Amino acid sequence: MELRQLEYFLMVSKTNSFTRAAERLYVSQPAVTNAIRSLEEELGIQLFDRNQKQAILTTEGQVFCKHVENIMRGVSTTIFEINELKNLNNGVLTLAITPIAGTRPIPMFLKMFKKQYPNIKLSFIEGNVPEIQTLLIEDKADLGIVILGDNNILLDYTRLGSQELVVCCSKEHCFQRKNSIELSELVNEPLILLTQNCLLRKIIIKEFERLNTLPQIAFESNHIQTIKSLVACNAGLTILPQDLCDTSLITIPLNTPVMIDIAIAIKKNKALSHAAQAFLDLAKETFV
Amino acid sequence: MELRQLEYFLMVSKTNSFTRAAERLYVSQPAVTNAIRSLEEELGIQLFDRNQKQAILTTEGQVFCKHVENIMRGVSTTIFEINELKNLNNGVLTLAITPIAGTRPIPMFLKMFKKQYPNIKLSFIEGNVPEIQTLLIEDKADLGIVILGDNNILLDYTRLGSQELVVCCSKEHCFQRKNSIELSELVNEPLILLTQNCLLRKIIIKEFERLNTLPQIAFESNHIQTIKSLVACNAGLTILPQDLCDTSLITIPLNTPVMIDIAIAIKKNKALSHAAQAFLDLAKETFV
DNA sequence: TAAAAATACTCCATAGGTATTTTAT
DNA sequence: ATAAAATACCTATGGAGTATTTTTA
Repeated sequence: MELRQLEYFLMVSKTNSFTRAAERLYVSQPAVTNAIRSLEEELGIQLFDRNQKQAILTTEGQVFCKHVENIMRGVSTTIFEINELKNLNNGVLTLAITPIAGTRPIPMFLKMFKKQYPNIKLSFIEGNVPEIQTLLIEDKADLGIVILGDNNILLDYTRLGSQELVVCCSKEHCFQRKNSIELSELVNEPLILLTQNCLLRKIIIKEFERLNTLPQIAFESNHIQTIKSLVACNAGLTILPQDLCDTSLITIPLNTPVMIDIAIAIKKNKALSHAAQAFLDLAKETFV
Repeated sequence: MELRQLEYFLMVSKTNSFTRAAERLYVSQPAVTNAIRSLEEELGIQLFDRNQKQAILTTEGQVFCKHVENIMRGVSTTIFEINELKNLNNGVLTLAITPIAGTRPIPMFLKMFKKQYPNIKLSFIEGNVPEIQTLLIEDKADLGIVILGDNNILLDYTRLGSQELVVCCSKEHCFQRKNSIELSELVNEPLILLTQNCLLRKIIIKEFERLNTLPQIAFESNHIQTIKSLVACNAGLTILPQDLCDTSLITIPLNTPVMIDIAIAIKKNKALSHAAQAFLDLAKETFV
């Protein structure tokens, strides 16, 4: 059984004529005859009564016809859906995003993408960078938005831009008047950082290690908001990307700035869906 | 797009391997590769990520897969249904039957057929012989059970058997003691017959014409039961097939018997469904 | 006689095979 | 080095065409 035969069959049943079906299908009449005959042989039933004047469905042909209409409807909707995907008129794009990377340009970019491709649904998964990398490798997400620095060999990274890390303290803290600060000045200050395996924490620790010191970690949390609240009530200091700080905190730039790089991560050799490709293209265009 | 390609596609998506799919499909690996490649080209999307170790569906391949599963399910049920028809495990057989032909052997035969083919649904249309012939010609019924005598050139007839026509009168009628009767004795009696275009009426009229007479028709009706009731209350006589008479009436055989032939009528050149063929075969076997 | 379907045949596109190469682990 | 997929090339099946015959209304 072939789709071609089913197509011919439906046309014959619609026109009640092999000759007219052939005309409408732009093939020769014997081609239609052959297709129907081989179909009848394969099924072991006669599909049409050939009465010289017209070919009409047998009782069993009518039963078959109902099924074939269903199959061909399925084929049509399949092709339609695939074209919709290609034309970016639908589809789901799963983004794994780390809150640390959610600095202002990113939400703005997502808004821009949504405006340009309103029919692509964006689905978000939040997590820290290692979690996101695992999601990408396991094909649980199409694209990840991460901080560079702990790159996985199975992933490709497209750098979008940088963010400066700044020291945050409460409005009551003695540092509040400072216009800038040295990292070394923080060594004896209680710090509030992200938990162990978060990349931002690793980056910060590494900066301290470069000075052959280690910071004092007073608290740790997975949640940016928790950290900011703790800082606000003067439980310690933290270091965050510039854009994540709000007016509830005092932000002090470092004398020797430390930058983090935001990037899109994709599994290597993964065929991107049209939606994912469109996302990547627009990101490159926007952030170059 | 071809069913073969879809079949290969599903097998690759199931095994996550072109090679293993080829093995399971009993074709060579390049055959699978070609089928998938041409499918991808035609659709304009990549269906699988080939990672050397395994071929896994892309996001768009997953969307396609859902549709293909639906299509192939449709194909399977189609083939299943057709085989059920062939194995006489389902199907509807539409019988056009004239009540006049419904003499005892016919219901008994229908019961036998139902016992042998319990999964074939019998659908009945009642009508007089000309109506049935029209139904058959217009493909509104598969088979007709009719009286022979007014044969239509577009139909084929298979004679099943005969029934003797007998005179019926009420228990109060003066003929009630007769053991037999001549048709000519009925000439001055009021007759109750079927309406104009019913074949049984024509046959009876023809018998009278053979004696160069015409009967007196007191009443006419389409319904056997009405006629019998009228006869029972002594409104006149009628002539019916032996088996249609019941104990409420006196039946008197004719001296020179008149027979009607019961037959199955089928449209000429019509391809019979397996169910119809089975019906015809059993009928021939039973009534020979 | 005319119109429709079936048949006979020819041609070529392509599915599928074998052998081999490429590729990524 | 290995295993999987891609490629190259060959063969043959069968789909489609043209021309013709058969069929029945």
